[in-house]
Amino acid sequence: MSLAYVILGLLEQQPMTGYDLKTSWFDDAIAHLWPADQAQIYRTLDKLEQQGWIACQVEVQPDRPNRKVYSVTEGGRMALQRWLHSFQPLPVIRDPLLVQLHFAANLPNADIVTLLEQQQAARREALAHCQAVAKKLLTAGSGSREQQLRRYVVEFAIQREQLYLDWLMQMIAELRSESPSL
Amino acid sequence: MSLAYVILGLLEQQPMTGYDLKTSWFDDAIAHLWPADQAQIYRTLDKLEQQGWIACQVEVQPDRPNRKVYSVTEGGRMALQRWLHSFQPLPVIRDPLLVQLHFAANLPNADIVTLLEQQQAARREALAHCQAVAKKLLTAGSGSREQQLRRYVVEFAIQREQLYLDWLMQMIAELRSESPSL
DNA sequence: AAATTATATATGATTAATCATATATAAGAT
DNA sequence: ATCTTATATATGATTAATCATATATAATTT
Repeated sequence: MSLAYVILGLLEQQPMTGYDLKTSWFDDAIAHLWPADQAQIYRTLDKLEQQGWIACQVEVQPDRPNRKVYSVTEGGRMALQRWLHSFQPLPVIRDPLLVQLHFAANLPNADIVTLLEQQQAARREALAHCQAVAKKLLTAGSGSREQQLRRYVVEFAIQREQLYLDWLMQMIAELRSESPSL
Repeated sequence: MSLAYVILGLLEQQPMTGYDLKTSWFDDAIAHLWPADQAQIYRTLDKLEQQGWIACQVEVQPDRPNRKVYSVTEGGRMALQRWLHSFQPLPVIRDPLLVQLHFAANLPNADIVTLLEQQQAARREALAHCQAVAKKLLTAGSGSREQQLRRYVVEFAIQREQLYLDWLMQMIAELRSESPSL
């Protein structure tokens, strides 16, 4: 489960609570890499603690629920290093739009174009999000190795969205140019 | 669940058994679109039958387990058409390699390059598979609308793999050109 | 005054996908 | 002679992810 390692990586930079992880990382700078739900974050923190890879220090708060600040243990650091050296299988991409197109032969072109334009809109948003993350990484300055690697990663995410958008545009043009009776 | 619609789409072309679906489609011409496990196929067939979207005709076989040949019902056909017109959310891509790179700052370049080369090998295989599917689509001839749409889809899958490979190559070159002490 | 947002953690339920294994037999390969 | 492959379906178990909801209070917005 890579989520566990994302969390280890984030906690290694700075000890944090589940709430912090969610609101300041998974909702934002990490969302393009590994989106995660609040429930899953807390459950993964539990598992990591049970494994001894993170430890928690409770900060008592009078009014609010206590903050459980987690930090990576020595065992956790080792586990993360091991994982960072291990081969990871290619993610499988299951894209419903591609399935729709594969079976779309008896839809009129106009209907297919509608589908494509809806995806286009969604993809533009996704691209914008990636670009926002990239921009933050650039303005954050410091050409550190860390930053550099992260830039490559976001840059790839941007290229991936761009490729999708290019392809959508081309298909739309193609379908529009065909006899509209189709 | 899109798998249900993939199955509807395949059965609409030709009534088939779960076994046929697996061996002649999901293992091959559909694998790049929506890989599916045998267990999941049979369970989805059960669900589709309960919903009344497919119906099964049992062909009794003396030696082997009986063949349950499924075909799409009128209700199923309508459900598929509805789905083919519905907006589908963008698939989320969770790519462990990108996570590794994001947190790889304290690995030596050589180690990162090793990771990248392993992915390169796996991606080359994935590309080869897509190309094989594309080739079959082309040699199958007949510039039918159906074929044309499927070609666009595989073509995109190929471009996606190609983009990944290009990016990997570039990163490898970049990391190799840096001071090897890193 | 009432509703929402922010802070913080937790659990129950469900879905989609994967892995393993079971049953049963015939044909083909080592 | 034994092992594997092909044909065919079925079920149990587990994982990863998502959705909903619960608790509790303060501050802010409408």
